[in-house]
Amino acid sequence: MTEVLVVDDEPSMLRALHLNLTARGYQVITAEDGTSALNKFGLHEPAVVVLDLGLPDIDGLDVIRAIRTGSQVPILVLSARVGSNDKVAALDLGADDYVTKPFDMNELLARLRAATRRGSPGAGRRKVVAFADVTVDLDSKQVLHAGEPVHLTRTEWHLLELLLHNPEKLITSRQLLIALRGQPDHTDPSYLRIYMAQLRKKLEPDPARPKHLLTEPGMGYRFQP
Amino acid sequence: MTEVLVVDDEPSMLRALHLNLTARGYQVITAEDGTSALNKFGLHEPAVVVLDLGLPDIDGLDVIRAIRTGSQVPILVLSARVGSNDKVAALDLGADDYVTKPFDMNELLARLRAATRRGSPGAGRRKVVAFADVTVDLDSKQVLHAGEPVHLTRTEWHLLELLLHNPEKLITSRQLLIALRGQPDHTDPSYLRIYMAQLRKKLEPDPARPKHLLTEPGMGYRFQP
DNA sequence: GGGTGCCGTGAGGAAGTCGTGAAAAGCGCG
DNA sequence: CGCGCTTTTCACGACTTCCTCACGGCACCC
Repeated sequence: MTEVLVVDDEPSMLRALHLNLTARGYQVITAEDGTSALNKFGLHEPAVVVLDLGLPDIDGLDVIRAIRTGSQVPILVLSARVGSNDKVAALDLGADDYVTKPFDMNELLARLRAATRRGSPGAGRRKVVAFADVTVDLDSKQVLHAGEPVHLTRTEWHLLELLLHNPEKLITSRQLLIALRGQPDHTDPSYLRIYMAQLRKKLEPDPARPKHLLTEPGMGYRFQP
Repeated sequence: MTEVLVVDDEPSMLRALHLNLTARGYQVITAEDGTSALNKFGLHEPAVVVLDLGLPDIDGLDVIRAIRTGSQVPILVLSARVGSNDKVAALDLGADDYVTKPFDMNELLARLRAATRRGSPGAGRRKVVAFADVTVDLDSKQVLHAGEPVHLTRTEWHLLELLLHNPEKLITSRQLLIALRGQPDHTDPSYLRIYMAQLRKKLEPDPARPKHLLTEPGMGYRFQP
């Protein structure tokens, strides 16, 4: 759980950021002026700071200076000032990034990820899906069944990946065929069944009665975690 | 003296950046396409990369991927694309910053300083990887096998480095080829196999039955410590 | 009950991939 | 210019994977 300190004097902006950040799993601490920002920074030691420059009490640049005297925490500056002088000043004082308002929320979140990623290099992203006694590491492409590594062929992996990326969603045979072979039509309808059987044989405890790699008759397939 | 690799296909932009960067005391290496960019990156190991996304040969995002599989060097992306999708993609692939053209040169320089500032503190640590009776010093580029120093050619070393930087992770042949040669060259699929064979011959106790430099048929290769 | 789809499974040949030896093409250097 | 080292290409068995076909089972409908 990553703690992020958000400093902005506009309540609406604060709310919007709070909403989006908590939705992404961040733990959000808010402050509306420089004084409380520095206080809360000292108390919580957040992993990253999002800082608006236009604060009522202290100049935002001074806030950066104050934080940087005692910490290397990533600072992402948010500002309505578009002039390059402000940007240069903020960045040279130790800010890690500078985003001008109005901004795209997705971009801000991406920049936030980039900033935090640098702070904790060991905690790289790792997408792991687990169900029953199977563990699938989508990043390193490794599959463990009952603790033993399982070898999947390219097509088997491709198919499993598609299913795992859309848990509980039904994927039509047509979609799967397009993804696997690029040909939507005129293919042997048993093609998919062979690979589903392979996957079930390798991953399901009882391949005859699958509980996670499900068939939707007449429609397609579905992965149930 | 900080080395910076500047990649852009427009000669005028390249000139402008070269001028401003050398004036600030940087040592500038330039490249006009993805292939030579990756080549020069491997040769010079710059302290920071300025990368335009719109390259003639390879997609800029693939260049980021290739660099990131083997290095944590700061990457500052330069692009004419203003959509947030491109920004998010580039940043999540490992880029450190994203600047849209046209840009203010002073701001770019400030962002460059911010990016290099972060990169420097971690540069001192010594990374050594050991497995079986092999010891690899990633800093001094020395390899010891059963206590005896082993000589690796540039390509062999590059390949080993890529694998060792991503332990247990599967790296696709495509990724490796882009990193080694700059192109996902499909003309000669045996290229990689020769170098894997060389590495195994030099490092594996039993080259015929590799236990650390593993092949994932149809997918790529994996380093198992 | 028989017909009709659709699904699961086994088998086997075609096609592709891997590892290896060997040889041509570059490349740096004296 | 020749020499050694490296990179790159080619060729060939051994092996794996892909894909098609054929057959049996189950559910549903007429």
